Amino acid sequence: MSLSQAILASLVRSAQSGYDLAKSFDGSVGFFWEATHQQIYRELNKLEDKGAIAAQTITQEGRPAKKLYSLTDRGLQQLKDWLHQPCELSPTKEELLLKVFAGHLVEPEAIAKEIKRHRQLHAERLTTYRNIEREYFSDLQSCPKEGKFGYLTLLSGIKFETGWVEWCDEALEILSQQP
Amino acid sequence: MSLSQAILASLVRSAQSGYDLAKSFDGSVGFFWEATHQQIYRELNKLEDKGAIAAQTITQEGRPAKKLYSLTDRGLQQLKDWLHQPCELSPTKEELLLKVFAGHLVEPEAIAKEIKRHRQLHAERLTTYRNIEREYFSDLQSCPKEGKFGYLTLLSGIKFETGWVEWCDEALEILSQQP
DNA sequence: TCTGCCATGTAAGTTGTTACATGATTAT
DNA sequence: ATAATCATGTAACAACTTACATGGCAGA
Repeated sequence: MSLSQAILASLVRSAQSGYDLAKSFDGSVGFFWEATHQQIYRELNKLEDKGAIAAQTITQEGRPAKKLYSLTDRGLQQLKDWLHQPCELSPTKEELLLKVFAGHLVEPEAIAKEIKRHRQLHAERLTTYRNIEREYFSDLQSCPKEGKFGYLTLLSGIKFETGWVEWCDEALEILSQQP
Repeated sequence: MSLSQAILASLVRSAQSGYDLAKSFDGSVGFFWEATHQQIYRELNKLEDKGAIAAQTITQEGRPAKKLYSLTDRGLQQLKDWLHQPCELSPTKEELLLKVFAGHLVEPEAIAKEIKRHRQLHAERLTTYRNIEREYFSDLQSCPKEGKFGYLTLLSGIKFETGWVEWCDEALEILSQQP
């Protein structure tokens, strides 16, 4: 359900093709709402059927034609309505924690190895976020109102990746005590 | 896919019925892998077909009969194999962040209200986790190896709920600056 | 009497995943 | 040559959600 809202929210900023959206779901919106290109194409068709978005076919030289989607008034209204509705806490699904939970069944090194790998991955994401912060939000005051909201989502990303790295270190520390 | 592992991991600790599992997915495992009773019943059937678990029907007085499921050797081996495989970062889906991202489209109060609600919900979870910590993990040294792994998952819960509460406060602070 | 718990499931619909398919361009 | 990128999709399957269905017992 929220995939449609994620797409609408992306299209508010600029008109985009399915391909563009799939790309931008690798950054920005994608940091807190992931989706594959197949999901996006299917959802775009549905949104177009409902009249929330409209397509403009753009023929290009040396490249396949693309459909540039933009928000209709109806789509914008739908997005605003959704913003006024309360939402639940998002369901948690953390495979790593599931492994840790059952970790006593195997040698401690197996779990430690996996935690180290994840520490690395989270540290990389944190670096990505810090770079975005430096590039786009070094001067928060100068940002328009739109920027402030984007910054808040970035802040949460930084907080959670920092938390993950800390947790991995603590977990490795505790696991290393007495074998 | 991991739902099956979550069920197997639960059954390691004790034999349980579908109903029991649905309950225990409200606590412990459920804190990082949520599932409804419908998902669980279906998955139990699949796992039984594959021979990973075995059922024992228990007739009760004044209550419907229940099927007590327990791990087979095969199921235990399957779980151990899975523990040795690396896993990806879990995909993020945070509806609240999606709302914040598009928050510039509506009055700031609408978003602030929702952030406050979520602050409350996260604070409640944090209290739950702290209570579990006090009840079961006040003396970590006395815990068996199994307990240490459970404690690590609890630690992560505490860290992330603390992070959420902090983020909500920061976000509300930033949103309240200059309207 | 009504709510909630115990205990199990079915059915329909929506999402999400994985694999397949096409075809030109650009970089190595 | 080969791989990767641009750009679009279809199809089959797996997972998840929501609603419906049953029926007895315990407590307010």
